This record gives sequence, structure tokens and C-alpha cells, in this order.
Amino acid sequence: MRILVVEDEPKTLHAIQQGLEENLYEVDIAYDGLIARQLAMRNNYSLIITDIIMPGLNGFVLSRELRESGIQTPILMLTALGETEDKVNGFDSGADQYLVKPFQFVELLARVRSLTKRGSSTLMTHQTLKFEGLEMNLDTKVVTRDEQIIELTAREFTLLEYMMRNQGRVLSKVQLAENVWDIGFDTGTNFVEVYINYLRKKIDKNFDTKLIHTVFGMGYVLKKE
Amino acid sequence: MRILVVEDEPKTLHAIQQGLEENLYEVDIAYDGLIARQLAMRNNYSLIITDIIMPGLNGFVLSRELRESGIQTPILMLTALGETEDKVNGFDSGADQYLVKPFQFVELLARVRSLTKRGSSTLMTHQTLKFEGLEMNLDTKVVTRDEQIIELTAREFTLLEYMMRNQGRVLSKVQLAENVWDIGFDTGTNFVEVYINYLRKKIDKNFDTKLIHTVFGMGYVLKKE
DNA sequence: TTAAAACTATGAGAATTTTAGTTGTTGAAG
DNA sequence: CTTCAACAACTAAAATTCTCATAGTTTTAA
Repeated sequence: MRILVVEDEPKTLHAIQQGLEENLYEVDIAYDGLIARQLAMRNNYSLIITDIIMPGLNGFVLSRELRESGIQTPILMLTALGETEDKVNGFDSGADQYLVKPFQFVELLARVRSLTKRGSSTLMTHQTLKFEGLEMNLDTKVVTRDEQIIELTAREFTLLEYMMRNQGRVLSKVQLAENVWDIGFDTGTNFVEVYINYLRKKIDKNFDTKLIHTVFGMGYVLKKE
Repeated sequence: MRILVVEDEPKTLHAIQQGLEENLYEVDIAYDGLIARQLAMRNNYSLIITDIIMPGLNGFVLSRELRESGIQTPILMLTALGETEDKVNGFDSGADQYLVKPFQFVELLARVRSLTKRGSSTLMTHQTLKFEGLEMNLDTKVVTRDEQIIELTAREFTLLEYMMRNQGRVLSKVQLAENVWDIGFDTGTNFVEVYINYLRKKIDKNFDTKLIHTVFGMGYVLKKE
């Protein structure tokens, strides 16, 4: 099982290399996209792991060029939260999966295992949550409403994700605090309200139909109308 | 099993009351320290849960007065991070346990169970980590070095706690990132170094013997000299 | 011994998260 | 139909967390 890792930052590169080798994968490395392309064309890798931002040839271009050359090797893209424009480009560049930094190494390993299992590469596709034009891509962490990209912070994302997973259900503030903040208790402050407010500004403000609703004395719901 | 809960903030009070009643405790409530004292003197509670900051009679004074009246009922103090001066007063006021807000309700329940088990009230005493004049009280979250109080943020506290639990061992940056930040990976930034720097400023700067040491190329250790 | 490379320290600042206070709403009781 | 109290929205500011750029240090190797 041979894997190509492409990354310009030496520390990160060697951390991945070492981690993978400890798990008995054969690892080739490349410091930039150009060398990566050469290697990928020449050898038959089971998987390519590549950063997006790199000198020479970035991850997207690399991915597209390989696909155009008929190379079907699964590609796992590493990205950092907030590289939004890049992410959008990536949607149709042929990359199989994304992993948003920072992440746990075990998470990377899980992805690697899944992607190197023949045929499963299409099985574990983009995991997204959808509701009334609102879309959350859990892989790339990109949120859109009616195709429009919405930038959320980590906390906002977690809150929205929880509401999406419980759409239609009224969620009390205590419930939200427990599940989004891991706080099982009244802190005396109104942080849930504040964050609902933040979300509304980003998700409902510029749209006609509001999705976040207040149920007086009960909590909040994500629902149509 | 009868419990007295003392708290001036109605929401918090009722949240605790409800939670405890759901777990089949009988709950009496008081909105301030004066009423609490009356109730505590009159009835024989298995446990008293009290906030520290309250109108009339604060938690510390309440605790002390009850002890002086010969009432041995275990007392669980609720406190918020950063109420430092108050905390110091509390050390010898006879309170059995502290719980720092925000907390999980299950945590409160666990404490309640432990405190209402007869005899165990002294078993589960102040849990502290100590090393060379440095002391961390895990209950009150108060850190001192040579009796001097040191204010740490949540992250700094977690980092120091991890180093205390592994005193003498060299901890790599990856290891620290994993255990303190739950990040299993190189993010390309030097946040560990930055936080080590923060800790040093607070813990070592004003003292002769330094406790945090750099092991070049390996990581950091907490040790004498 | 010196220069380069790798690694670490530090200051400043941006972004996010959290707190606090004020204003606005809602629903229930009189 | 008012009035009040509880609840929620909003705003601003404080605190914390994290990033980035630069300067300094240690090791390695020529």
C-alpha cells in the first residue's frame, strides 16, 4: 500500500510520513506540486494526500491535472478553516475527500483506511446536512444558503450543526449549552442568546424566509416559517 | 434525602432544584443566605448547596456560621472562575467541596452522591496537584506558587495541569497539542510555544528557580532546575 | 570556528468567544 | 386594556485564544 504525501511544510510532512509509516504504509513524499505530479504520473499510488496551498502547483490544480491525465488515484485534501475561495474551487476538482486542520491523527488514519479500501472511495462521499436551501458540508466546513457562501466561526458551526441535526425540534438553552458548549449548566450569562443572534445575522438576515425561530420560554427551533 | 439549595439567581436555582428532584432528592430552596441559615438551623439536611455571591449573607459566612453552631452538614460551594479573593477566604470556612461554574449537571450529581454518602465527605477532600511550591487546587481552580496566587486562563490551567501530572517527563509539542488542545496535528502555527511562554511569565518569571524547561528539539519538562 | 539550518522565544495584533448592560417583547394577571 | 414581570434581542466591550512575523538561540556540519 503506497501513499504519496504532498506538503511544503517540512514538519507537517514528516509528521504525516512518520505516522503513516508507523501504521505500515509505504510513504513517498513531495515538497511541491510539480514534483508530486511527476511522481504521481510515474508510480501507481493507492492514495495521494495533499495540502492545498503550496508553491508551484497548488492542490486543486494538481488534482485536476491528474484527473485529466486519467489518473484515478483517490486524493485527500488537507485544508485550513477559512480558506473559503479555495474550497469552492475544490468542489469539482476531483478530490475525493477533505480534512480540515487541525485534526486528530486517528481521523486521518480513518480516512486513509476508508479511501484505500477499493471501491469505497465513492461510498464515503461528501457528508452534508441540508435543510431548505441551507447546506452544511461537514468535510470542508463550508456552509451555503441558496448557493451563497456563509462564513461561520467554529462555535457558530457547531451550533448550527446541532440545530440542523435536530431540525423541527425545539431546543432549550440548557440543551444547546450541553451539546454545543459541553456546559451542563447555567453560567449566569446569556451566551446562547448571543450566538443565536450571531447565527441569525449570518443565516436569516439577508433572506426572506427565516429558519431560526424563538419559542418563548422554551428555546429555539430550526424550521421553515 | 433532603437537600437545601441556596442561590439568588432564580434560573440557576430552579435548574438545580428541578435536576435534583428528577433524581429523587427532596429539595428545599432559599434565595439568600439569611433564609438559608434559618432553614439549615431548623431542619436536618443531608447536604447544602450554596452559591458564594449572594445578598445578605454570602456563602462563606453562611458556612462558617453554621459550623460555629455545630452543624456538620456537608456543604458544596458553587463558584465562578476568577472569584479569586473569595476563594481564598473559603479555604478554611469549613466547606466540603467546590464546584466551579460552568459545569456539567452530571458532575454536580456525582458530587451530591459522594457527599451524601455518610462518612465519605472527608474521603473526597480537596484534590490538589503539588510540585516544588507550586499548587493547583483542581476543585477551586486556584493556583499558587509559594502561597502567592497566580491567575490562569482555562487553557493555561489545562496545560499546566497536564505538565503537573507528567512532572519530570519531557513532553513533545505534539503530545501537548493532543492532550491539552485535542488537536492531533501540526497546524502550522506555534501555539504551544506561545502558551508555554504565557505560563512561564506567570509561573517562573518572578521566581528564582524555574520550573518549566525547554529540551531542544524534544519538547518541554516541568522539573526543578 | 564559523555559517547555515533547525528550532524556540516573544511581541503585537486579529479573530473569536464570552460577559454585561440596556432596550425591546411577550404573555399573564388584574 | 393596562401593567408588570419574565424573557429575549441587541450592543458594546472585555477577555481569551490563536496567528503571524521577527528576533534570538542551539545544533550540526563543513
